[in-house]
Amino acid sequence: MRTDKKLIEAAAALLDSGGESAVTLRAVASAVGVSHNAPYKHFEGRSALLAAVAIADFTSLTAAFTRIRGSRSKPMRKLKKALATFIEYGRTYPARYKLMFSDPSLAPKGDELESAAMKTFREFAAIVEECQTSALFPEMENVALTGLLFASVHGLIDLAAGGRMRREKGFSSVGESVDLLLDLVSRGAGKRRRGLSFAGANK
Amino acid sequence: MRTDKKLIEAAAALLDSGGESAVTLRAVASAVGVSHNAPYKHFEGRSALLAAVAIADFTSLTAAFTRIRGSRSKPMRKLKKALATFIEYGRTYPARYKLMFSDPSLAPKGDELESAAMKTFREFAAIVEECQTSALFPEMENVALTGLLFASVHGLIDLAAGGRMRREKGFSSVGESVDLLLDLVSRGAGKRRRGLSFAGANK
DNA sequence: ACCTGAACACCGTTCAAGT
DNA sequence: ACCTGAACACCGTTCAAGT
Repeated sequence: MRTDKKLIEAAAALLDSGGESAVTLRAVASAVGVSHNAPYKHFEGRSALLAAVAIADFTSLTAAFTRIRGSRSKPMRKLKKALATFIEYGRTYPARYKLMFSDPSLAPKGDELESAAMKTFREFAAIVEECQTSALFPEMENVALTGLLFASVHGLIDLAAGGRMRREKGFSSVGESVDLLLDLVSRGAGKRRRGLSFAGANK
Repeated sequence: MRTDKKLIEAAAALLDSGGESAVTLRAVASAVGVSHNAPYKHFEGRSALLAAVAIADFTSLTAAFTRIRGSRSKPMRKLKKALATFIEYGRTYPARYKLMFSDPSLAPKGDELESAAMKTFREFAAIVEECQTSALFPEMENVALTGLLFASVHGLIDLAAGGRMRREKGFSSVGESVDLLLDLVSRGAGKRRRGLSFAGANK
């Protein structure tokens, strides 16, 4: 396996096991079995390596969304499946999730990261559009509704990842809050549509 | 002025000017004019100092919400004022905002931070409750609706702070997205209520 | 009580040198 | 092309010592 791939995987593993602060170039290099500055031969620096991890994860998230969109399920079920995938990813890999969606130092990292993130967003937008076309969701600019949904779910995942979710704050779980959100959004549509709780979308 | 207060203010200033990574204990100490480890006489360590900054900001945010709630405005106007304050804070002090709501290393920082955050949340919840009582918002568990609103707005602010807001992603601005959200939530209420766009709530 | 200075074990990054 | 080892300028944190 190529060294650069190995570095990316080692960085991802360190993110999962110890959070972002555990990802030192020296630890990554040592995990791969090269000298402490060999990573500089493959990446511009620590931040570029982290960006590469984020790009790889955006790519696989996009693939998951594409698979869901191509399935035979109904639009709302596709959306719930996509959101369940998204939430599960944030819950399982909080450090990588934060890297992708919430790390300010990674934002100005240029074209490749930006375009990988955009592909993920567009795939999600296409699923939302199917819900709108089926009149399950309000008729409004698709990109505005998608952006709001995406940001809301991100907020729920991010607060959960940061340990800000407490029962006293009204979050019994991210999934239930998303259910509530989808219900509220659906009420704005002409045709009402109930059933299929979010909690069951993944079973 | 007491040294501990000075340290907190210096840390906040460094957060504003250079982000979290700029807040080194040595830089903070130097800004205050003490030796590089004098901070340890006032705080357990870097993380405790950052927590103190967050606590101070939660306290002033709570005060702002309390002021708004006590004003003579109508419920929906109060909510929009509170949200405008919240958004403006996130936009002006992104690093401090992220510290409060999105830093995983600060979450397990114990009672004082937690209770300061809870007071802020409860004040916000009380404003949401006024909207529900006035039938502007759906009848449902206040804490669930508040949690969802709070998380959604947080997601919008956080994505904006992280540079993930692009016109192509459907966010023309945080304020407009919040307007859309409030509109969607209001549609779930028995009584419909239009007018008072968010953009104008602050003027 | 509060502070200082030296010291330790880390970092990211650079650079000259090796194969 | 790819890697290594030494070096530099930082960190957070600890500790003994000063007032």
